[in-house]
Amino acid sequence: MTHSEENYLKAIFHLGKMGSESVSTNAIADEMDTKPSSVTDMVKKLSEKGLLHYKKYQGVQLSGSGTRTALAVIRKHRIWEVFLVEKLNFSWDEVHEIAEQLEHIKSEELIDRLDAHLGFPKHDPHGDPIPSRDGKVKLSDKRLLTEAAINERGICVAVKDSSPSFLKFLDKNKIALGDQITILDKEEFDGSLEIQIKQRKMHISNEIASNLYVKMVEGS
Amino acid sequence: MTHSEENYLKAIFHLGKMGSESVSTNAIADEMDTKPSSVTDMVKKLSEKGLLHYKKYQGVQLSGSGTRTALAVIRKHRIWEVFLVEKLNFSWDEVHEIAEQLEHIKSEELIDRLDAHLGFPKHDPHGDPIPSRDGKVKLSDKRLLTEAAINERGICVAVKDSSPSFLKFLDKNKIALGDQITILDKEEFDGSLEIQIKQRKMHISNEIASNLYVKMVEGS
DNA sequence: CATAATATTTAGTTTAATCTAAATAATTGT
DNA sequence: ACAATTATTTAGATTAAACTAAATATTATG
Repeated sequence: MTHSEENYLKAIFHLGKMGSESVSTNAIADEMDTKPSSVTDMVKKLSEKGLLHYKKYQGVQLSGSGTRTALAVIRKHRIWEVFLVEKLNFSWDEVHEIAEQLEHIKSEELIDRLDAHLGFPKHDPHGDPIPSRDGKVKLSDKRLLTEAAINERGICVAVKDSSPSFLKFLDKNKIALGDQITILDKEEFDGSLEIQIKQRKMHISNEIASNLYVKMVEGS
Repeated sequence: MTHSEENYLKAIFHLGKMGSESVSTNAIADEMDTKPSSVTDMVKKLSEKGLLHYKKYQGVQLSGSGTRTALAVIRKHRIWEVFLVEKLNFSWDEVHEIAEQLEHIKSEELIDRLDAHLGFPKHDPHGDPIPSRDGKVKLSDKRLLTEAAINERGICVAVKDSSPSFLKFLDKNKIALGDQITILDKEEFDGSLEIQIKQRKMHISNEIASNLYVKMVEGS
């Protein structure tokens, strides 16, 4: 399994999770910053290896083994991210790039020991769940902040966009995972929100709210 | 800089250190388990990049920047080995392979933080010195055990051969870095040695002794 | 529903890294 | 010193992963 093949599987997995339909070549090309013709080539190869199902002009779907492989790569990526933040004190906006490289290191033993060393973390620094060794991902009942109603309360548990610019924005505005947020008001016009977060009130745009996941608190 | 290029520089550096003459294409091919013709190709490319000096039929020598690059890779390799042993409890015979992959991860910041996390180790688990960030390697006055005279005492500081089979042999025979060894007798016939190591006496072959580095103790 | 727009594939090229086989240079031994 | 051996390079082929441009299929629109 080459780095490139692993990256394709990962991209297809991510695209596939939202709407379990088949994933188009163009979507993959977009996601991976490559050309559709390159995708066609690779997809044929992965199909021959039994990692995905492909019929001309009809997109692709990961097979069982393709899904397992993708999850194994994602597991490595997220565990390495935890390591970088917890042990080497990187900030959460710096780790993605490095983890993109580390996720391709080939050694089951290594990732298992690293996992143990970190105390078997359940989530990466951006709140994304870490798949188990046998490829299970616990799906949580988190919702986007934009879907919460006025007066509802929730704990911020993950970010949807984990680009450095968004993460730095959150740092600058002292919004972190684990913080409790209450929706005070919603603006019809632009979908922006008035929220209460840890003792202070603030106003956030719809754009921000639509990239923050919260887990609702009972009885709010 | 590709993985392959880095591996070539590393191999050439290692070959060059013993006798600072130019390194032959065949020697590189041997070291890297590849064909001489492949080496010729790569050597031309590295030469065009200014990483080494190459004249047809006359072997190669690393340039300044080639040497710096090789040392940077070796530094990464050795720091990762320390991490694997110290933090993840791998044994010293398991780490080379994994470090061969980790040494190619591109991030100055990563290796500096890892170095700090490990307390700025000076040697890897096999006793090899870790080059400094600016490419300096402290050369020590260690000698092979075969070069020590009867009644001399030394501390075992490094291994020459760090193949798993040799390292496992040492483990099995309870010989570790840091142990004090005294030469009790030398056998003329086969060069084998009678040694005293930490409370016990043992007999070791010339083959073993010629792969163990010791640092002599004053007044022995 | 026919055509325009879009998506996808095919064909042919490129680059990096390797290989084999053949050619050529260097070295060794008598 | 010359022939034989060995080392090295050259030439041409291969594989993986890209790309561009052209061809073809699908989808959307008037």
